[in-house]
Amino acid sequence: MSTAPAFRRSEPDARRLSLIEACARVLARAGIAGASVRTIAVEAGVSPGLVGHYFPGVDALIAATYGHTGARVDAALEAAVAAAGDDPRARLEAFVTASFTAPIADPELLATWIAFWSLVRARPEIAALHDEQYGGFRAQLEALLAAAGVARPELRPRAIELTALVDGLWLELCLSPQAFSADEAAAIARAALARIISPDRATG
Amino acid sequence: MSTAPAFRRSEPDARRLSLIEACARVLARAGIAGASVRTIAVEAGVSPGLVGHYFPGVDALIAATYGHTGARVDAALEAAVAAAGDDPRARLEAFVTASFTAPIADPELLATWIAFWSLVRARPEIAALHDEQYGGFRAQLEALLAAAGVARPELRPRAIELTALVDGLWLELCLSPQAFSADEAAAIARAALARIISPDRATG
DNA sequence: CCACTTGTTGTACGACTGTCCAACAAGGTT
DNA sequence: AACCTTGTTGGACAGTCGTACAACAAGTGG
Repeated sequence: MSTAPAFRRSEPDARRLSLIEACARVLARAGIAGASVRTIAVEAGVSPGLVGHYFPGVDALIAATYGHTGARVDAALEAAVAAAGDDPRARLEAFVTASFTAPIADPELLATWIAFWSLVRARPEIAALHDEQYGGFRAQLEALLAAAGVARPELRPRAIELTALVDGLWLELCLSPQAFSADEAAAIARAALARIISPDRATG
Repeated sequence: MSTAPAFRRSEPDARRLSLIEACARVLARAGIAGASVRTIAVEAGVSPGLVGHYFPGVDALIAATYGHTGARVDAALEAAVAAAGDDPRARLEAFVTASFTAPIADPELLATWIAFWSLVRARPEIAALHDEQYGGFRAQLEALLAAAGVARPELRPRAIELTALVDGLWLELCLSPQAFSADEAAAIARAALARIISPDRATG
């Protein structure tokens, strides 16, 4: 009678990814306060010591989780834009309203995101990740706005505006779901976009 | 030779306030992770045990700090509006741009605010405080928009929009100061406001 | 079947956490 | 001057934190 293996070995990359995903789940559930090495290890079904084997410290794991989560959000936005077809206006609306449907409109994702925000000031590497993430948002928005015929000097301020508006709506939608609905948030974003794209034919 | 007193007694309200202000400073400096009973006590120049004497637990102290900080922000906004005079448009602009000047445009205040956000999901009392705070923002904005002649059915969505826009701009301005300037943020908020108030005379 | 690499475990360590409470003393009253 | 209320201290307590590391074992090449 041979005993079952006490553990399975994994490909380093696969184990790394499973630790990152476990970290994301813990951040979503309990925020930064609950993201301890032991909690994350239990979530990943792994011994606490293994975290130190793949990451220099818990901060590095959290930074890696930011990168991974940011990439997932980027992918969701890109998919929404791609599904909208070729019309520049439709693509813009898709980008600007995607944050109010799954998988982005999720209080747990916001909890993860807030944890990252809370680290921006203290950890330079997280700050760099943040700058890159939001710079990417604005750059993508500038490209979509340009395709929709927005004048060159307007590109930058309008991209900043829409990024901030969507971020603010997403934040409040997830924090106070009863204050307004996801549909309301999407309608507000669309209305703001309409006012930006066609200033002389503004509509509610 | 008489020794100096080892400590001074304070009025309960004064000591309570000094603990709240120390808590706010710690949250600003180190975020929620650094807000321990001992750290706050040292910041207030007081023994650790005293915190438990004034608050049932550290959570209650943080909640009280949210209330106090929120009231300070409200006061700053109110002062900005009052200083703008009687013109409805000027009052709206003052409200909408006040977040990009001192004392609101402050990375340390944002750090405190992020700490509160991180507690909204877990602590119902913090969630209630948050709903009240942001409900107040929107109600004040609705009143200012109504005074500026915005149509009744537009009041709610435009108040939600402007609150979200200002919040998003403030967030990003404090997290990535090099991405855009406070003046730029104010100009963006003013332009959005202009598009809302006079949809047919939109300006950059 | 043995040897070797290395992913994995479990624990020990010092520092920190929140809560609690007996003892102390400051400041006012009698 | 003796007394009393109560703000305040400082440490005990059990628990958790991040890190480090020796020992173990899974899987592979021989």
